[in-house]
Amino acid sequence: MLELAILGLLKERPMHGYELKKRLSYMLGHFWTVSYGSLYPALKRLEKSGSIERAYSIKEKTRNRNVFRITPRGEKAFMNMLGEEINDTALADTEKFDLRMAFFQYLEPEKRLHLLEMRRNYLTEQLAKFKAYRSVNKDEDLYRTGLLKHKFNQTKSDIRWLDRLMAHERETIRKRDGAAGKRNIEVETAEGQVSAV
Amino acid sequence: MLELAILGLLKERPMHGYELKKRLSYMLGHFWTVSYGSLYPALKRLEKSGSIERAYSIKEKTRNRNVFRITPRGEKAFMNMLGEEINDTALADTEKFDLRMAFFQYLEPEKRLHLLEMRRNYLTEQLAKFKAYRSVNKDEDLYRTGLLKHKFNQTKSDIRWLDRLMAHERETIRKRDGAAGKRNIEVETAEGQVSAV
DNA sequence: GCCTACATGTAAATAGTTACATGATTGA
DNA sequence: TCAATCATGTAACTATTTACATGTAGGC
Repeated sequence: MLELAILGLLKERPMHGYELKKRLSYMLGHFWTVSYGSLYPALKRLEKSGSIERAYSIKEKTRNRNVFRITPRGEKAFMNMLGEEINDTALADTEKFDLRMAFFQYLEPEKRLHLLEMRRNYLTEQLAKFKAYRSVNKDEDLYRTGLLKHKFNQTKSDIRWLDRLMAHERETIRKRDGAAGKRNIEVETAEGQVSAV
Repeated sequence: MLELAILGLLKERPMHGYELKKRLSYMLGHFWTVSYGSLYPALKRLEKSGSIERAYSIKEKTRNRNVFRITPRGEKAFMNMLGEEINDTALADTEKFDLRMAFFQYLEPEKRLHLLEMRRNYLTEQLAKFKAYRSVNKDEDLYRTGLLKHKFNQTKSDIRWLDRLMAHERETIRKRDGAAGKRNIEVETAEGQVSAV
């Protein structure tokens, strides 16, 4: 989880540990934070595995910084983690899923759509379970009931949001394929039989 | 966290591990789940520390169950954990806070109000930080922006919900004190000077 | 008779946090 | 000059999951 976040941020530009921590807090802090005690060892691990490397190039090292940049190996590792076939835990864990979403720009529309659908299904199942539980168990304490109701509504809001995102992905795919089809026809008209791109 | 949940559930009635796990999943599963690998060792710890004890009384043990009940010592431990002076992590960690709320019935209105206020302040601060960040950093990726916006709105919805709960607690306190005041006056009229309850 | 759900547990791994330790740089 | 923030790191601890291991009871 942490390594995915680090690689994703270093993909944008080289940074040192302290800067990474700040950016993680500001950017993702609304759903996830890290401590130095976990950040620095992670950087060490990533360097050891060759996913990142030191980059002092830009007259750095005046201040006692260790600036890191992502390597081609790291780019691959990042894409693997990001596109990885998703399991139950990754779907159930909101923070994990959100972190993935924070780097959605790096995935193809199909992959994004697939992940969004999986998450939507998971949340819908949760709602169904909740409803089933509620219909059996009516005598629950008021605070607990209120809490679950609030969670229930937030989950419904999550699903509506996912629906909007999914519609957007479908539109992206439709447009792209429409344009490709059109291009093909034009090419065909001009040069005869040409296989699709 | 887990121990608080176990004690809170056993306060209602004795249960065995398997049953606890099911109830935890159904009741709190929408924001928190546990595995057996963490549940059973926790039960062992709680038994060892004298917070829970085996209760085979009701012709159990036909099936291979270990039914536990909470002890007076456990009740105390539970109340300590629940009412404990809250630190930053407990405020920031939504799951932790939600778990506390699931057992709000066992706290006095003042304590509930205090916890709700602390949480409200924390969330409000988060929103302010987010706004500050947004105003500086405009060039962010679309998916990330969308994600943070959604989180932002959910946090606002959380705050509105907390406000409703706080109003309810204030009303509870007002009613109670009003009634107490009235009672005192009546007592005074009938029997002369009597100190407040 | 066999499959599903019931029921308990352990060992190893995972993914962190907390507390500590140290020192440099900058601005008021 | 002194406080705040920048900057890096380690050791010990915490809380948990995953994978494994084992066996029982009830229903079809």
